[in-house]
Amino acid sequence: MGRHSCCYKQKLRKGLWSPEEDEKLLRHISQYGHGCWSSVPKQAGLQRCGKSCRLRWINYLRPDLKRGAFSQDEEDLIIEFHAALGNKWSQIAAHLPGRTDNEIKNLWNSCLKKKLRQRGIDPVSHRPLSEVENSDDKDATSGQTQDKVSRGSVELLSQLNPHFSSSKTARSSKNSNLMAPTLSKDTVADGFVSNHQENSMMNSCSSDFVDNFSLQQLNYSSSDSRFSDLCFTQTGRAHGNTIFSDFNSNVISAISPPSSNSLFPTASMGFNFKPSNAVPSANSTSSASTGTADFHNSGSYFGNSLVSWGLLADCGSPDKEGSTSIHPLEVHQPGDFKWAAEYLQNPLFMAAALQNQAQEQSNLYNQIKPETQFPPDHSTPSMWDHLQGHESLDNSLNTCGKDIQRLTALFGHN
DNA sequence: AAAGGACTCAACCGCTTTTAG
DNA sequence: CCTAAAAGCGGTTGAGTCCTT
Repeated sequence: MGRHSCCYKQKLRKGLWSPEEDEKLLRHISQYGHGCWSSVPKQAGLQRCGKSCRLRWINYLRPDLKRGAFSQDEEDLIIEFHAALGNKWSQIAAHLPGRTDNEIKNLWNSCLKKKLRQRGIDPVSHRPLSEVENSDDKDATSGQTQDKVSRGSVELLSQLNPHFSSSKTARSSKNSNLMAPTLSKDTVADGFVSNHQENSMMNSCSSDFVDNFSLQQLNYSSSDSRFSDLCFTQTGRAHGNTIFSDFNSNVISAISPPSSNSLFPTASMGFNFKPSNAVPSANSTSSASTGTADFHNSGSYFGNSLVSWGLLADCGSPDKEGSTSIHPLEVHQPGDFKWAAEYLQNPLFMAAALQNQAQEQSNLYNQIKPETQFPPDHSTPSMWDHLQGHESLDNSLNTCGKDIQRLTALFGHN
């Protein structure tokens, strides 16, 4: 491991973090937020570069991190998301609350790749190894090793939407050749979102379904960051054009029992990534300080129309009397929205909102589900099940509670 | 018990993208 | 619009641990 150039200049520490350093960083960020990372080490009294501090915070100190081994459920999700997104670790991590991109990347490289290979699946293309080997032979003769999945998907998306171009899939030339499933979520979103409106094939799915379903999913999604930016559209087998079924059926059959339900095999997924769901207002911070949770309407785009969806818990600082404090850390600095916004992702803050609306939504969900043509068998966990159950949320809450305890032990009560 | 290979995970590097001035 | 700084990301590495022989 080398040293950052800035570390050379300033003779900064590198390598593993000591508990003292952790405490300094944690204390500093909990008090002031990180603000500009490059100034954090100086302000916190650390002999580290800002980049190192940021990484330490993101990968280790963040209180909303889930620790411990990945569940089978999480592993399946990672595989599914990897099939759709490729090595977009941060994007995959965004859908696994409490997990970091680094953690997921390590798991993939050390474990999941191997598991897939053992099951005869190529971890790069998510196709049967025999098929990949054959295609490699053919490609070798033509001097090309282009990924069939992404190519096929891109072609299909191009058919559906003339605006869709494979050139949009590669974030950088460096990655484009290395990362086989180059179908980025953005491209998928582009293709699906516009097609939802433009393509008559897509219109075969009832507008009622789209409106109701998306609304329900989005309401759920706000409580589960994995789905916070997903919209679902129903294309799939009814049209014989399931974007992901080609490779995911292989993956899922290998990883999960035959009855397993995947999001992909029957329903294509339109990603709709709206960067930030909500930025807390100064007002919201003050209202949260009374110990209540405010809910602000935010919105998510479905197609080109803004779909209003509520349930964004707006949680700020704990109250000064310490009565109903649910926020482990205080937002001291007005305008440090970034800091506060990060904490809005914390499942803990979503819990109250979720509980309030869970019953209502599950009723609505039950009304909608039969129309969706999703497999009726939910005996095995899948992404779909996450929309119904909140086990992972509960886990996150447990983890969160432990983190709070940890922080409380560190700093005592305010 | 010791050696060494395999594995895991935290952290760094270098690059791209985003943001601010 | 341009540029520099900051942030973010994916790939890689090295140290520690575990497992096998």
